[in-house]
Amino acid sequence: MDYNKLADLLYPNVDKNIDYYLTKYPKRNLPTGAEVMRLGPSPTGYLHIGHLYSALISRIVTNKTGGVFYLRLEDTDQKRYIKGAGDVAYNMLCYYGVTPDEGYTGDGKPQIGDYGSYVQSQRLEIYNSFAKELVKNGKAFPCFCERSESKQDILDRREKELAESETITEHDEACRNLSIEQIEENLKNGKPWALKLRSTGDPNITHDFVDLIKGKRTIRENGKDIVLVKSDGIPPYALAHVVDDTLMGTTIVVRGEEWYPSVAAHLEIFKALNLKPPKYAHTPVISKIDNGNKRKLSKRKDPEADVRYYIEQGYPIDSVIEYVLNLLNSDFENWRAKNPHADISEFDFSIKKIGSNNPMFDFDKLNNISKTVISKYSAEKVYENLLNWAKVYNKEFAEVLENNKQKTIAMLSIDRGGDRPRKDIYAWSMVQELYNYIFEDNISYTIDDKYKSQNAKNFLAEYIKKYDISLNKEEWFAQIKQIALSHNFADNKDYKANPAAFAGSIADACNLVRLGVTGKTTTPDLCSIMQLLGETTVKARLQTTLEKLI
RNA sequence: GGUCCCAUGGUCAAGCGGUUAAGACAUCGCCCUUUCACGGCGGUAACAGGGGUUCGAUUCCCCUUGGGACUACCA
Repeated sequence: MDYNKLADLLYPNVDKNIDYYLTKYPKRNLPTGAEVMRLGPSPTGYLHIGHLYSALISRIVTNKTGGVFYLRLEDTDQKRYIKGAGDVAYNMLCYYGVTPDEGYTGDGKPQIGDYGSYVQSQRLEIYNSFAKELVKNGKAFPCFCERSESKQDILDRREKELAESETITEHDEACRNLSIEQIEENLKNGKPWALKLRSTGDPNITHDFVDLIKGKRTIRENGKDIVLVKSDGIPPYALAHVVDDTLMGTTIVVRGEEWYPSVAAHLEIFKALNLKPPKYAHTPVISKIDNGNKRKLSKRKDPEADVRYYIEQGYPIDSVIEYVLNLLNSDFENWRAKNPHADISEFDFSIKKIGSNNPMFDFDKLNNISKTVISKYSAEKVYENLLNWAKVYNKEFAEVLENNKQKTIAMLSIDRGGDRPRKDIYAWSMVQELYNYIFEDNISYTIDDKYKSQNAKNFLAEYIKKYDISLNKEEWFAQIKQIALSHNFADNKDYKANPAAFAGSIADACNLVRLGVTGKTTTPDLCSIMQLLGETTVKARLQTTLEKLI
């Protein structure tokens, strides 16, 4: 077979050879040890938390080594393409502070960098050149088989075949050995074709392979004639990956573990083109428990897979980044404990320390981290972040916040600052309900039966009469205590020793007041809240409570 | 079905042949605070099972079991 003739037959209009591109995009001039890394999302929806996860790895490593982190849009599947998804990807990366140095920048803005285009659908000419090279070398052949199944078709067929025969038939490659005359004939008849790899690999032969996360592995050679260019003329991931990462000078490819099984195929393409493959780091996949089973976080089913979810909920950027970092390198939290105020960039991150288990997304942990992050903010900073969030996601509340700026900051100042700040907020969306007693006039709550005693009534009635907003914290305590004691409430220790003998403890008395004033059983310092609310409001609310006690 | 990956408490996880098997989150209790928290102290809770190798296995090997991924002209 005359492969040159075949190449010209298949690609009559491709005149540039791959050397043209190899010299057009020369090696980057970077310091020794600098890594070039990339994120290549396909614009088929929102940016997945897994993308943030691998982008963060790339951003940290390239920062550390003085390298380059770029964003490439892998839009080779027109069927799944969603307009604007690429813009979301770029904007989200920037929002989370994982800003690319180079590549696609979204929203019609010009791309940055000398290795573009960074949008795969704009690189078809380049792919064709590499495809033609492969044909010339006898490494690829056109396939005229009609087979375009949907995902569901494939699953159905597999299930059916498995049920019948316990094996799945591998499709034979009838087109592999077509004569040039047959090919010419097919072409003349306008039959659609895809370009396939003429695999020379033998799955019985294994090679050593080093993955930056998994370590040294043995992998089998690829034996499949995988598709290099689809019948629509666009290459699927495999060829695009090989071509782009070569031309763009990627040194480390960070990608999800789901790619690991196709490493052999990718390596075979590199070899067929006589190109040097990059280093690979296959990351674990973030999972969750669903009906008792562990599974990958799903774009469709799980709202928390979308990085915008955290923004909508009002998690600060730092919280999410710290949580992901914690997932990445488990010693991050030890470092954070020792360096509570240090910048994240000072953490000694290591790709090797990434675990190989698929971690489960843990909201408890995220919330805890977030509470700590927010507890370090000043009241003004909390207010500012809260307001910015509310302006987008809760306009009504934003108005309330703006009209009550001083009051809100005063509220947020309670128990804030100092060495042991309160940790009660993990996301901005919870604030309105958490502190509703300062934002709303009418608060609803139910009173526990233990407060419904004559003693409690008498206590509250007297307290309403005597409450004085000018009392400082000590005096305030002293007053509650004194009144409570006179109505058969007891010192906490005495009460504990003999609960049956008393109407309740001092703590109970305080909590009754707390409930009446705030409608909550847990709040920041009550004395401060009451001062903030003002004597009229406090007394009115307690009066309502008193009436409810009957 | 085939190929591959993974396996320490409820969750995230240290550990790399000899440990009372760290730590964090969650949970429970106590202390502090004459309130709520914060904080401090402590408790419950783990090496999936079976074979090897070894003086000795959580650690190395094999099998089983369990979970996951891939097996598309999707990425």
